[in-house]
Amino acid sequence: MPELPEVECVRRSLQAAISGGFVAGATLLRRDICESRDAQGRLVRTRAEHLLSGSTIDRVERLGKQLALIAANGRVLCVHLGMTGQLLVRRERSGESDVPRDHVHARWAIRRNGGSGEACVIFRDPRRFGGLWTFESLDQLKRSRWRLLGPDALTIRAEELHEALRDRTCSIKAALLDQGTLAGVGNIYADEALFSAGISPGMCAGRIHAEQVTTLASHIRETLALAIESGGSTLRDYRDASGSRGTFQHRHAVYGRAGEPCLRCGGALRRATIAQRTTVYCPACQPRSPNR
DNA sequence: AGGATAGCCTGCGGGC
DNA sequence: TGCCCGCAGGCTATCC
Repeated sequence: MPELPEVECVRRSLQAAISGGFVAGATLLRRDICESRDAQGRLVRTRAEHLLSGSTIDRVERLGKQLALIAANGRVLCVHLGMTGQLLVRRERSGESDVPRDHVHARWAIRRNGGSGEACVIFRDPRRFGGLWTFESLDQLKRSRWRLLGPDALTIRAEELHEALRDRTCSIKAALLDQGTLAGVGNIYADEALFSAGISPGMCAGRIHAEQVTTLASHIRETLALAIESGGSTLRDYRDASGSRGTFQHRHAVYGRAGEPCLRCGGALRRATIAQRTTVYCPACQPRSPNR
């Protein structure tokens, strides 16, 4: 469920907590959630230094729903949270009872300020749709894994979206969920942005008029930015690195509101399955053929 | 080649 | 109360 806004909130809270920190140790508790490659791209057994042990954390970057922890020595750890993944930071020897102990797959000890404050970062993911990928450099990540992603949805420009949708024969909802088209949008924000833009989720992606694509691009950016401001959407599992919940779920116009009145016209919101995903929309405000 | 589909995995809520 | 089933969904592999 973490989509772009939630991942961005994790990025910010994680960066604030660990940038400049020295990774004193790293432990992988489940080997099958992590993939490591050498400089030639060959699969190798993950060692502690792949997980940045012995490195200093420089910064945390994001593309779409994926994070990259970047070390000062150039090494990179890519983290995907999948459906239920969490990166949680807690201070050592503080009451840590609020941090679940089950489904923890990796753990890091971080020292900041010359050893005065030690923090613990954990990666937990009950459903294990997420994972870790290690790289020798940011360039290697960008040339391999991130090459498969489209432009980041938070800053998507109208021309980029138009280019990505041109000639596509699938529905606009399917296209928005395709990370190779646009990186960062999942089921929640696809429905929210399409409602906001007044576009039917079942519309053929390649047949949307240019000015509607422009409208959609701006509504995608706006919806995601608003969600980030609200700390993301917490339906059940999502927390940022400091353990905080988001509040954007209270502002969903359509997601999870099937059968309830449309906030714009008052008609009943409809539920359908589009692109194998539960989709909620307003048939009146999101007409199949645009009113004009 | 692009689009549709199955499967991965766990937790929870509804129904009986 | 307890069990079972369906559903949630990002992404990859596989098929069409």
